[in-house]
Amino acid sequence: MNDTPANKPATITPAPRRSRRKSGGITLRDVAALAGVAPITASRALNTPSAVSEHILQRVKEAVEKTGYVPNMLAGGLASRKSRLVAAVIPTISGNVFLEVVQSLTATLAGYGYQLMLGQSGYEDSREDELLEAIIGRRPDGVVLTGIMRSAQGRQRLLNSGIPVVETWDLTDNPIDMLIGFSHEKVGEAVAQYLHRRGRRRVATLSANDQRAQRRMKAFSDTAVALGMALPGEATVPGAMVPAPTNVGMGRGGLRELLARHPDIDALFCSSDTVALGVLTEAQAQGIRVPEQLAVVGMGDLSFAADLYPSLTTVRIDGARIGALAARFIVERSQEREVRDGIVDIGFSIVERESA
Amino acid sequence: MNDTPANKPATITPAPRRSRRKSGGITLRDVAALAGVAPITASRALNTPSAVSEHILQRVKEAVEKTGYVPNMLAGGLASRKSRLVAAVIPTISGNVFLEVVQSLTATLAGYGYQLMLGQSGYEDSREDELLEAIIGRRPDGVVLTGIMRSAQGRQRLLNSGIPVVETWDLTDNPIDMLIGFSHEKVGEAVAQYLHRRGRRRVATLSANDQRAQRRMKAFSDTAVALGMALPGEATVPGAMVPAPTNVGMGRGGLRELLARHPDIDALFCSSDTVALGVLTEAQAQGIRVPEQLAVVGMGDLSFAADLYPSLTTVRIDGARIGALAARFIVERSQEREVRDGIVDIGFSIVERESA
DNA sequence: CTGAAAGCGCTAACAA
DNA sequence: TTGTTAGCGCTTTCAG
Repeated sequence: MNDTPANKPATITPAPRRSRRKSGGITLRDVAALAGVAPITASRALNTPSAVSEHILQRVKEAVEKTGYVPNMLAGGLASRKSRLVAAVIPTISGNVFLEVVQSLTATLAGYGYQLMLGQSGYEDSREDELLEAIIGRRPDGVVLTGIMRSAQGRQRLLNSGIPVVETWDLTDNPIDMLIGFSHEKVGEAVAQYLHRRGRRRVATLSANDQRAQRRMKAFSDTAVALGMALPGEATVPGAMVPAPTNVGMGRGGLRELLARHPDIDALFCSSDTVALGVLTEAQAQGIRVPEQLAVVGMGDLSFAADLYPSLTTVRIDGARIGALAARFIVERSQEREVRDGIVDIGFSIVERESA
Repeated sequence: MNDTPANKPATITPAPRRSRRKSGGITLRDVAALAGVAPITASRALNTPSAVSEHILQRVKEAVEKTGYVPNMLAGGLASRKSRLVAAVIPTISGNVFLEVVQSLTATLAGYGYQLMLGQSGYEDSREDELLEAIIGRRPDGVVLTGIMRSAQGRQRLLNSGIPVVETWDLTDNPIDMLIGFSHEKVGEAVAQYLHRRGRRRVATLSANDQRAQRRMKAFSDTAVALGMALPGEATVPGAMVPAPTNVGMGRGGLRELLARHPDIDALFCSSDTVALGVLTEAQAQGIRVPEQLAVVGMGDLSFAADLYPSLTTVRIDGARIGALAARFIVERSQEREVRDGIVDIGFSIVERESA
């Protein structure tokens, strides 16, 4: 047995193993080195140029140009707790109803240097929880809930997350946080009154089966009954229902169904312009004159509404304003300390055109 | 002078200052502590459950439940270089043309645990570079370019970034990476041939001024001329042009303009279903019978096309398939090492309905 | 199967 | 104005 320890190193100090996770990408470090400054200085040059001398600013900019550096927002967001990401949740993009909101949200946010992450919840609550987890996991600087019905559990999770939330497309009594919407009940009332003023006395509804649409229809029906636009003694007005999201075919089928049951209706309030387009189409196919025999009112003032024949009387919601306001709320909230609550009723207007 | 050093601490060791960036949030560390394991073990329990004993898996799950822990994907993405984010760039969401793609992209990605970030480039190239920077900065696992015309500079930046790119809605000769599209030229040809078979001999076009639409129209026109559907000696077919994105009003105005110049046309190829709807509407308003006097062909097979009166003959593109394929490409690419290129011609079909 | 150590790329806090 | 230091919360690498 030989006990010479010759084979054993005298000290245990291992050779410092080299970094095993080289990225290959250009980092702020590289830019800083090239500019001959500390990384934090380069960071300042990019994020708060005013806090850096003109001379250094120039050198950093050159270095960025030369290297093609693009800041890693994951790293930046992790360190600063500002992701500059905003999540939007909509039932579905294919309904067209929320397009204007999403469009203006994206555009306005981009102007502030924020990006939009899109989540579709569907009209059922089932996938919502999964979606919420994915959203919260990204630590967005804000969440915009667009026309969505949240579970109590979902509300709670959002609250717990501490992320600013803007609820839109509705007015509720106890918003999570900020709120930009309008009263669906008032819409229903206003349309009923409008049709009453126009002399209609046998009104009906054609509605999607989503919550908000039904609230509009309920208010419409109640007001119509009160105004004497229903059959004597009836507590509601004739109506047909179709699944959300709606399409043109549902409008056509809905009108057929309604006419089969109530051939004598003289006005129809549709829960969306898409459905209304279907109604106009079916009326044309059947030779029913609009508005002489049947007045039609839509909802949403989608881009085609003004150009139909006859042009469509409808309820206009300023989706672009909703989007822009929501974006501003979130950006301001994430930049200021102030916890100013925002609750905005953006209202609606009845756009009077030929169909009613 | 008293030089007793009593007021001075004997050693310079400062009290270890407490962390000045407490988050307040629950982290993996908290979960691990509660479960009595190391953070990395908790991480494994969540990401690769099969690499962890049943016993520990259970405890970690309980801890997650108890704490309401939601993983921070910014941190995870930074460490693992996998953001599980995919960026989509579309000209505008309000055109309706790309809705189906975005819809299926979002849904398919969600199924894999990925989210979609939406960027609108507009139809001009100006804002594109800004947008690219924002996108690359998020280090997405993939970028889907939908119907967009990229600048050479943009192409280069994307290439340099090393991010997988799927170009869609077109077939080009030298794709950046993956490609899912169809031939706009073949669409134009096919529609011309279709109208020729149907006996039309005085065709015209009504097109948006975007690149792809114009390529369809060019091929349509060339084929029509070759088939003898133009005035003798003319190298093109009558046409009107409107700005993208199109709307129904443009279809109405376009038809008026065309008829003023060429009252005798008997068929019209529109660059979008939206325009075609405007054409049908204007025809109805003017008492022009479709298809007897004027055949109308749209493009896109939007959801309303089948339900118009007359129903709209159009060119169908399977947008849902484009979205699903793009999502799969990116997810596979980001999970496997394989650099299998994907180029798919998804083709198109002419949906024969009443309007032509 | 489990853990310790070492970052990912950036910025907040403090110090000069 | 500039720099030093110490993380943000997670996962990779390497070692049991």
